[in-house]
Amino acid sequence: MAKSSVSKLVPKVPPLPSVPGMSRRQQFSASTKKTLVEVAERLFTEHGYASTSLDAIVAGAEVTKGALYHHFSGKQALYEVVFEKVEAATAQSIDAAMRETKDPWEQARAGLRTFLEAVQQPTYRRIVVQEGPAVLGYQRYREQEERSTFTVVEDIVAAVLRAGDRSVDDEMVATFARLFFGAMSAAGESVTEASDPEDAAERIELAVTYLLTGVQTLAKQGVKVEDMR
Amino acid sequence: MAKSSVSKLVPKVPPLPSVPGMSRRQQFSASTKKTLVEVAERLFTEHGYASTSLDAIVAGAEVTKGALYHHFSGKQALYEVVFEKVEAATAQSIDAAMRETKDPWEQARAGLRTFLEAVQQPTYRRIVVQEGPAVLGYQRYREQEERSTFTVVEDIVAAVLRAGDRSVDDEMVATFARLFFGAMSAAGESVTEASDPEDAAERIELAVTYLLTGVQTLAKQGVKVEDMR
DNA sequence: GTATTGGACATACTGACGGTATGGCCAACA
DNA sequence: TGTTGGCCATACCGTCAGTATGTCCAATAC
Repeated sequence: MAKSSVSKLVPKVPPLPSVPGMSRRQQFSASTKKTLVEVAERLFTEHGYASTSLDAIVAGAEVTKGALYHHFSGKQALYEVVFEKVEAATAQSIDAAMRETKDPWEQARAGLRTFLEAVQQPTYRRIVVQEGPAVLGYQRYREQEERSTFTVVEDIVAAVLRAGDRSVDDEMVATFARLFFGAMSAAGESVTEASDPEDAAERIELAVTYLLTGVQTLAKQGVKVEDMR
Repeated sequence: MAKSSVSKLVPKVPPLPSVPGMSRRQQFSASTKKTLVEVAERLFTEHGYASTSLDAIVAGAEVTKGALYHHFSGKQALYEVVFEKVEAATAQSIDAAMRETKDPWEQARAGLRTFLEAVQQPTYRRIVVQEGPAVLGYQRYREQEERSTFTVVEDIVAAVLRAGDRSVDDEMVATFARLFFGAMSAAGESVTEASDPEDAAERIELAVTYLLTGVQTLAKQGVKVEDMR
């Protein structure tokens, strides 16, 4: 025994796109950390948090637990990094889709449509929607959400709402945003699980459009949210 | 050692409300099973699924793991029983609240209000909303949901929708129900986590009423869901 | 009344896994 | 050239879900 790691010094990717401002040593370190996150993202998505062992992750990344615990404080911390990465990517894609048009209503439609697509991605579904609250705890889940995807949704909702009723305050916007965000998350699950996903997605859009049209109609009639009291 | 359980035969509750049609032996068995479920419900709610050990549960129920594994096939199976119990109780309370009035719109308001209250209960939040999807897996989670709470919500949504537009089919009703269900779940979390829960709950009701009023207005104008295409 | 059976547990153990302690190696800097 | 500290490997520990096995006694049979 004790001769397992013979060729330890042979780098897996000899060239390594030499990032300026970083020493070779730092680049190798960053590489293993990145690999760890990528492997973890894949395994967490495929098998879930509880059924993914750290041994499997480090094996996939071709390192040992020593490396993992050097970069992360534990399993949950690693999950959190993966979570942030997935969330950030989703938020960015929504943001990009919205920038393609100027009209607020078109932006809203584009944003919601992209969100509906994103929420169907296996990675986002599993890591953020399905297991996020349980693994991170609802507190941290909310904090993370608030820094990315939710904020984007909130902006959309704010634009739509205030287009018809300028009197709604931030709290009320946040409330509507919460409702929509929850509805969209559930919708994503629903679509993915449906026997005919495309058809399901179409129905969701139809339903959302109907609700939005209702809001629009009220706005045209000058009905404010506060009038509901 | 080996003299720990001396007074094993002394029943904890000597009388035991003697259920007819059950032998004493069966009654004791049912009692331990019930206790196990109750203790599990409490601990799962307080500490979550992962942080609740079977040892803690059996200790709380004053039995051993042998008893637990005699009645349940494992930790997850026990969780599922607890899950069903909580869901059933919630569905029943909503149902009861709705039966107090005849008017469809009033029924809807009563049902939604009760659901909003239920979704704030620590037990329902933790066991069903927060950890349910992760522990049971989304498939089983949906199956359970569909047999109780979701069905009730679906009935409410169906009544409201069809009051204005009789042409909507069952699939469309289910779609709207999914959206509402997701929105209400998120709302519950939001309310519970808010610094001023009562104020938050009021805002939620305001927002929902606004959306419903929009739907109502469209209905009055004869606008169908299908017109959105 | 006695024998037999099986349901309802208790006890002891195993394997897997998250986390920790310790040490080695070499790039970077002095 | 020596030294240091970042980066990582190895070995080990505690906890916990799940299993194997045995015990006891109520219920049924005879």
